[in-house]
Amino acid sequence: MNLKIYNTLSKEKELFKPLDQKSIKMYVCGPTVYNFAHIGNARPAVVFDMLYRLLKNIYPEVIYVRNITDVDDKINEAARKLNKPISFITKKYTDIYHQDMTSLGVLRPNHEPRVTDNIDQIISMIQRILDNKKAYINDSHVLFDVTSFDEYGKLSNRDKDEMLSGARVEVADYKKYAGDFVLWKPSNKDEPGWNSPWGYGRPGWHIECSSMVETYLGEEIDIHGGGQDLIFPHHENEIAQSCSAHNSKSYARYWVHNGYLNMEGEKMSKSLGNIITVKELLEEYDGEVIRLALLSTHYRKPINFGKSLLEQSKNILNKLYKKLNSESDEALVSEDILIPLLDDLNTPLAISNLSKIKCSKTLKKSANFLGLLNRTSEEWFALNNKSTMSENDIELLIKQRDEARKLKNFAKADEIRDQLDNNHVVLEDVDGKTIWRVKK
RNA sequence: GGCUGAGUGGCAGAGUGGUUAUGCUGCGGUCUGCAAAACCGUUUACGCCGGUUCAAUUCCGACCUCAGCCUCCA
Repeated sequence: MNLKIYNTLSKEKELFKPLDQKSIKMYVCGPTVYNFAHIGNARPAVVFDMLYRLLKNIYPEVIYVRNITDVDDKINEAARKLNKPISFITKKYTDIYHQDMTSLGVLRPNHEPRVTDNIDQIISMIQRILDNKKAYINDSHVLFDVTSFDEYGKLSNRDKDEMLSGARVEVADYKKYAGDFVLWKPSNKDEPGWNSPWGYGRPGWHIECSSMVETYLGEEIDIHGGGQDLIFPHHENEIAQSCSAHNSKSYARYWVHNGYLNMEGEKMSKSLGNIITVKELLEEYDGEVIRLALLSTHYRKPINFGKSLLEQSKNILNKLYKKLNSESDEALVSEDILIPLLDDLNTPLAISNLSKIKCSKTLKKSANFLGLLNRTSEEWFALNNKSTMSENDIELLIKQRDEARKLKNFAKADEIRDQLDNNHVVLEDVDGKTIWRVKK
């Protein structure tokens, strides 16, 4: 099986050739845990979960690392407001993140390193960059010297000088060159920090990913993923740091980036007040509905998220669940699912092909591969039971209706149907028997 | 201003140099006491303008619109 994947580095769809056929190394930028995950945070998690599942299906081993950023100025601010240590914030939101992702059918990566557990490795890497004369110390900061790295701008297709002409932000005076970025910055006594050769301080934004890739995967990896917004500066800087620390040319062979998520056609932002958290969505929609919604657009395209997409996704799942009648998992994933996925993760095509599958077993197995149809049909339709009636009451009314029907008292029968319908119970008369289902 | 990406029928969304995507919704039909489910049907779409071509939604060029990035946002 050949996987083709779009590589941001070459701007082309490429045949995926692993460094080692036996063990694939993938790293994805994870969350900064200072708040509830919003639906935009969920997109990369779901997209790369899909890639992880696919790779696991092809290769004997996949080592998937997704970091947790638990040192950050936004975390500091949140902790300060509550007058609690940062660990209070980060622990809480890490747990919530895990719960949310589990609800979306996202598998846990093999490693989820935290920045605070890897400070020594980060300091070591910064020291090596300094030793290689690719960084400098100024005003208690350690800064990466962008002019020392010829390849800078290759990933994001930017020219160093052009970038600066468009810069809108004032350049900090401790920078030799406006494009230089911080590897280590000083902390005040009341701020979180660690002792280092350059004084009490904390890591800059980009270095933690470089360090964790090195620690958990090695100097060169197969796939590095994240949102398109990370291409610049985050991933560009990661490449510069890692290659400078290792004196190497290659860091990640395939750069994979997911597109943006808009809410009802608008950018999701605090100022517009249209940020929706995963937790809020889960109160109204099942995790599978949200997962299907996220996978219904190709991962590189912008996704227009909103109520109509969710409702449509729910309808699709309802129809698919109605087709499920087998409990057995003894089937293979359909080629109609695998082939689109192998072509740059074409999940929309794979999803629409689900409806072509006639065999219930194959449908279940194939949908499970996409992280969908994880329940039985009965479980699915019993979920979110909005009915206030007990099963006994429902059965009793059905019995009364059947008697009325036998007597051709259809007015009475329809009255009972309406009564049940008002309580979200739908009746179906099949083969002389009446079955009921909760309306979804 | 620079860079990147996107623009397909009511909606979502594949794909293709000439032949049906598919799904969801709506509508019509078969079925049904009525429904539901299931099945069948549903006027045919590719931002605009040129060019290449026997033929372009698909290739090339310009343009328009939208979104994003341009130093710490997935």
